Amino acid sequence: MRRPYFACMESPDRPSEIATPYDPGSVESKWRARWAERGTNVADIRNAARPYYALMMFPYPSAEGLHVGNMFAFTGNDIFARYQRMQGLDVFEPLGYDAFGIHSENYALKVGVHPAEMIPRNIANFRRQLERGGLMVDWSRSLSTTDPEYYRWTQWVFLQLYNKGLVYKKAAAVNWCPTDKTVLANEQVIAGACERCGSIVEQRFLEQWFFAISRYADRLLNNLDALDWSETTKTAQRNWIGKSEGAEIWFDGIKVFTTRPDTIFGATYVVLAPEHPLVDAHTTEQQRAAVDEYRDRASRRDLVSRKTIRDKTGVATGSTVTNPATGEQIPVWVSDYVLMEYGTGAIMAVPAHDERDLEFAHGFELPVKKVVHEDDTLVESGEFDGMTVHDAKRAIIQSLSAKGQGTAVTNFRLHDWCISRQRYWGPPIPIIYCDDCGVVPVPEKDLPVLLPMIDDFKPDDSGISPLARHDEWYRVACPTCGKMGRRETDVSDTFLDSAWYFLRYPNVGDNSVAFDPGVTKKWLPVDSYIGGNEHAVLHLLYSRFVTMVLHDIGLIDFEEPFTKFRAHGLIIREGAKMSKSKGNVVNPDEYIDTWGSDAFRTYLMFLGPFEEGGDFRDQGISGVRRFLDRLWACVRDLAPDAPPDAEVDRKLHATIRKVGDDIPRLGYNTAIAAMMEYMNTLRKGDRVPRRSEVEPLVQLVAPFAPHLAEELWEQLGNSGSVFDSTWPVFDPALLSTDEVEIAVQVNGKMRGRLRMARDVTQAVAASQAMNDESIAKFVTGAPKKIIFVPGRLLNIVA
RNA sequence: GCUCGGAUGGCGAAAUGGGUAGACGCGAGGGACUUAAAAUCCCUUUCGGGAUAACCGAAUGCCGGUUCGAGUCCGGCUCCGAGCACCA
Repeated sequence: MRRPYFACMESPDRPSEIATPYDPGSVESKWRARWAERGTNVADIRNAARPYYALMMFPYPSAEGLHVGNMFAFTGNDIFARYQRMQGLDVFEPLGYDAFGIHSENYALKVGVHPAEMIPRNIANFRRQLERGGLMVDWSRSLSTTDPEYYRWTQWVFLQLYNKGLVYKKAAAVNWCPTDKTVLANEQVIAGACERCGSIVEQRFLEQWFFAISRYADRLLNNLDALDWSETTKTAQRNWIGKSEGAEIWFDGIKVFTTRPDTIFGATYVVLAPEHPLVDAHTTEQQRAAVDEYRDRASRRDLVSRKTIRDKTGVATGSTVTNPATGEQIPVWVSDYVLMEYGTGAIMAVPAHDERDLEFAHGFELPVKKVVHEDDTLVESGEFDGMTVHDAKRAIIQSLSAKGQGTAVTNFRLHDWCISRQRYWGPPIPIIYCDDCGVVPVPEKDLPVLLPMIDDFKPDDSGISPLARHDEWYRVACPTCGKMGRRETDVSDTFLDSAWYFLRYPNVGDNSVAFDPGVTKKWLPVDSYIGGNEHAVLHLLYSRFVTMVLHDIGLIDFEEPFTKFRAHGLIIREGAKMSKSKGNVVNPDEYIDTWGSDAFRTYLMFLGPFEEGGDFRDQGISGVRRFLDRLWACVRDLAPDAPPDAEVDRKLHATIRKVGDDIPRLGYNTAIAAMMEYMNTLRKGDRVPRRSEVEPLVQLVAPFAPHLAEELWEQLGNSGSVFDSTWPVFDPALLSTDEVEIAVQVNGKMRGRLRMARDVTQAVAASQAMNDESIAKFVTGAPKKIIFVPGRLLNIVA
């Protein structure tokens, strides 16, 4: 890496003095201290006149420290927030920590430090790094999800949903590692094996708590249309919710779901999922052994390999059912290519018109019957022959439902949200089991249910959550009858922590409520939310769901939490993805030490479009630093003020417009380019800029390089913070010139450029072009047609 | 396999209600300053032909189309990235 230079040239105006070079280290620590001391970044939650909530997704405080990707995202949000402040808004920019979860727990187990000890240390390091980043964060309202004063309200949110009847318990399949004796998340299963010990993962059924998010599927889908969100994010949510319209049809006692009722005449067999409750009833004695063996094998397969290894296996039950359309008897099979968790866990197989069914039919020599023509009309379908697929769907459903054999049904891919974790490092689920009263929610006055400080938080052979091993915590009096009961020993998913945190930020410090109605009305919904597209689905969907429920309960008056959401891109380095194993991770501390926080921030934003990300190339940062050096030198070496230079003034106003257009649409890279261009104009040749030319530039730069801007703003003789100054305004009158350059084409090819009056007519422009030999020589005959775009272009078609 | 992005100089990238392709920055080359070097400042820099000039030609992943005019719109491909994965 190159070292920064330290310019020690003499000022042309003051040859006897040694000019002061820009030293980011001292400027930045000075202003960070000032901001802290003056409370510059603290929002007036109660009295703000024009509240603006600029939120960014909070980080997981890892032991490795802040990732440059975090810095990139936070800086992008910070620039937008600072810009809004300079528009006169009262901006609230909070930041906290998402510190519960399996990540911390596994890491703590690995290094042998208790998470309760490790997390505060990581947070302190994060805070130090974040502060160096010069973010306009209101640190007086930070939070950590691990703080009892926070998770007390996470538990409270659980209870609100519980009371609303949206929480239920059921047995669900989970990945089970027989060696570690623990449940694994899907992402912890790699090619069917446990990522830590390598043993083959199995499937187990365990009692789990669920949130009934699928009841909100339609609303979650429909509301998307009205949201000002990145289109890619909305699409991801739509796909995830996965609405599909079809029918449920009875094949004797078996109910199947299909989106293609029109193909029912081609249904040559029925398939049940191995877990389907009717498998036993439909299995003949001859087939029982084979079916049991198959089901047993399927149950031992882990969820991931079952979903990735796609060889079609299966076994016949030996029985048949009636196809309600044809009246024929068709065989019933069992196969794990049918999933119990989608639809009814049973399908009618139409091998002629479904690839998966076809593959299975080929493997087991089952009949294939074609019922739809290439032109999308039905054949071999009795009275429905000749109908289009579209019409037949409705007609067949109607006919079946008249006979009580089917009904139109809408299915969603979205499944209910499993929030149970058989782990230690999370908020305990506030439920008590009593032999007499059954399941009893912990009364709100008894919250929080504190996570006890225990040393043996490692899962053991029992397969039960570690908390169950601690009798003094586990045994508790029933809140209803007072008899000794037992606590729920599962903790909740971290996605619950983050599904409501935006409601808490403005209320941090108020321990009497989760969120105060007045404060919430003033600040929410969030005006602008910025985060990664990796959370496009789960986090954003869960947050929307929780918000909708709280709205339905009457606790808040809006049902969508984020008015505007923009997904930022990803940073790569020298064309490659950054990873610890490749050793190419950018450490923000290192770059800030060498180049300064302002240069680092500005460079991150200069890499490429914020919403697309960029390629971090070590050499590139010098260009941005040079720009800041020049800005410093401009203020230091100001020429005596004089009337504005017309050319420079015009450029200044064009720059104010460009930067003001670009920042709100997150076009930071082009905003920086425009300021650099202006700088080149300012210093063209040996030009020494004047105060009136430089001062507005200091304001434009402020969101990007806040410390430097504050320092220069002060050096220019201003008292308050540059962020309390008013964003410069451009004069549109200055932006249009009397003369413009008009592109001249012959037959669509560029042949020259002519300077002409802005309002020149087509006739004048054409004759002037024809008088120019270098253009006229390409015009071979009499012009057939002339295209004229006033003020821009002339095209002579010969 | 499906969904969503993307492909422009040596490199990161600009420019999309169709209208001067390559702004800005990096790198490279040259010059000024200096005893010298570094730093700084200035100039050049898409490619090819041509004498380093004038000038001419080509060019936004590939093939075709619409248009006076296409990086931008339409159709068909190729490649790269991300996410989801038997969703009936």
